[in-house]
Amino acid sequence: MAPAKPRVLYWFRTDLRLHDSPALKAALDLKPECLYPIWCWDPHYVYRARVGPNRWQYLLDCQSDLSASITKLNPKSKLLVLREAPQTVLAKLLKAWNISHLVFEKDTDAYARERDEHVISQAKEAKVAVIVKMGRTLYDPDELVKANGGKPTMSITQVQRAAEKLGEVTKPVPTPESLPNPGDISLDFEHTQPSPKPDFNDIQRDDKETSYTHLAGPKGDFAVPTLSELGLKPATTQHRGGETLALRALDEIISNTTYTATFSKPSTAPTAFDPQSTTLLSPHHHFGSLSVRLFYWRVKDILREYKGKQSTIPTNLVGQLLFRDMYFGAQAALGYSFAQTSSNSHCRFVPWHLPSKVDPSNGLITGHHHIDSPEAESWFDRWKWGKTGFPWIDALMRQLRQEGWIHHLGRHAVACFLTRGGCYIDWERGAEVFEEWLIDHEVSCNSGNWQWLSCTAFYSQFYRCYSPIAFPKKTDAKGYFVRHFCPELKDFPDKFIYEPWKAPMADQKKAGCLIKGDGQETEEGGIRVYPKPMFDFNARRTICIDAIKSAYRVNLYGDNPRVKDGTWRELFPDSAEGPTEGTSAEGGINGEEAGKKTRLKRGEDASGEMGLDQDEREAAEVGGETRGGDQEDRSPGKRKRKGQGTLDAHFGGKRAKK
DNA sequence: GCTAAAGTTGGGGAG
DNA sequence: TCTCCCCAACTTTAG
Repeated sequence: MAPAKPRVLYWFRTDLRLHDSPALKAALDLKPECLYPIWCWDPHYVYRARVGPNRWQYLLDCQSDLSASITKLNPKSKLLVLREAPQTVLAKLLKAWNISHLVFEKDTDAYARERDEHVISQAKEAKVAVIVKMGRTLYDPDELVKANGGKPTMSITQVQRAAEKLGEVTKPVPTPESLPNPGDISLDFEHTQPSPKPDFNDIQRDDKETSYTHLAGPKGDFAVPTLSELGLKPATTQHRGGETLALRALDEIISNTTYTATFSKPSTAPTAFDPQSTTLLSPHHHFGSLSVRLFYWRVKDILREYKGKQSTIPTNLVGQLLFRDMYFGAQAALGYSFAQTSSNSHCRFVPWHLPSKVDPSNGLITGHHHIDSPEAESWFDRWKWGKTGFPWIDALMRQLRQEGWIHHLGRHAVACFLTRGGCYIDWERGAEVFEEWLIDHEVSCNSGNWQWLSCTAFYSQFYRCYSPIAFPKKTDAKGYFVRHFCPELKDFPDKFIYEPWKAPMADQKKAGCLIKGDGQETEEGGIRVYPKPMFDFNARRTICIDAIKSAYRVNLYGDNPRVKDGTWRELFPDSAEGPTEGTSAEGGINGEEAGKKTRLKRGEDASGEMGLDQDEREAAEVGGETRGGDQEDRSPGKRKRKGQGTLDAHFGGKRAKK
């Protein structure tokens, strides 16, 4: 029988704050006799998501700060961290602590939905009421999708139109002034140990992972775990988490009314680092230590009063939040498939190098990839570790690894470089590195931005390509940013700072750094060494743009069966991964892929389609279900071939159906 | 169904 | 130094 007065289990997840928390307000509105503020130490994040020490530290900061704030409101209370999977521990807690209401903030991430559905059904079975409130985004992503005709939000105008239907963003709710006591916190049930395999974070660990040894921590006091319990090295970032710091940072930003009212993302400098040119509030939003609605309304208050010329959506601060909602809306509609190409109905298929391995049992990418080209694999490695030989790219990647944060346009630069504007490597490889290293990593925003930059969704102007030389020069002609993060180059002349390989040997020696090798050596004969560029950027840029053009022409999306069964190869002139002209002209292929290719080649012969020329085959296989009107435009006479000037604009214009 | 314009954030040269 | 315009060229949306 349910107790007369509510006994609430408040489950913190994406909302590590006390201010503007609709879920917490809903819990307190129940006027409960007790409230247990808990956090479940979810093995999904410990083992299955990629998380480096910097983001772990940020999470621990948020938890410690939240716990202290809870104790400030009620000395008998604090954040109770339970080291067990929510799927196993919550049902036991509901019973052990005689809970009547389970309350938490809504999370529309694919994994979270699955987890929460499981937990909700357990709670229902136990006759525990469940209250779920939205508080993570400006709009409930599900509502946004509904207002967008049930479709994923794929552009900012769609978001704005949908938002118009939903009305104004909810005003922040007040911070509670007191909190009820927790009840008895004894744990008289079995502790279920999570399965540590597979462990994607083993590469992060120096020591054994021990955070699950005791349900309430080694001292039995529900304490926030430590990095050493996780077996992790200390964090290297100076960026720290927690609601207290978040609110202070927000105050500082808002107090600069001109900055707030005229902020325009494209004109902020990606080379600024001390201080950075943008707000750096994203990690706070990620952990929920800062409410996006509070930020939104404080910005709106400034805009209402500001008399000078203001920046506008989408480049202003409000626009930045709308983009965040856009990505959440896209993910809410597409689920797991949003974070990958395979089975993603809105992501273009491009035959990148280093494609993901897909688990045939569930269609999800496995976190492992095919090495179709050893050269691309080495490019990827050099990109990740900041040794490409392009100082701008290397400095950014080193800042990312060291500090867990880089400017948004810096992310553009390295993402474009890895995918469509340099290496032609699968955006999923880059997204995995960002997932590992970013302190503000958000599945939806990360996946969405990588699709944007690789021109596979959201954005299609692939001929606009970031140059690793011209782009940083615009805001940092002297190369302060590069000199800071690539200190071996610190004494290079300004003229060569973004292309040091062009410096004469005399200049290299004078600067105390030689440009040679592929990044393996850091010094030679006592002189520092910085790598030679790993390719001719302009040549790669041309190859990539040409290849993307070709992929647009083929016009497959991730959910096309051809993407899954490998027959997409028949639609490309070269039948190969990467921007290749012939079957094995570039990079080389490993045995597995070579075998696949041979099989496909045989299949092609057997199908009799070899009698068709490329145009006819494309028309038959890709455009087969598009409107008949396209036939005319697609005629071989009118259609221009790759490398022969402009494309037939209509050909790729219609969506290839499954 | 068509055309024109817009689309968060390119590069390069002219004035 | 800053702004404007062109370059070459994609999809989507507005009218």
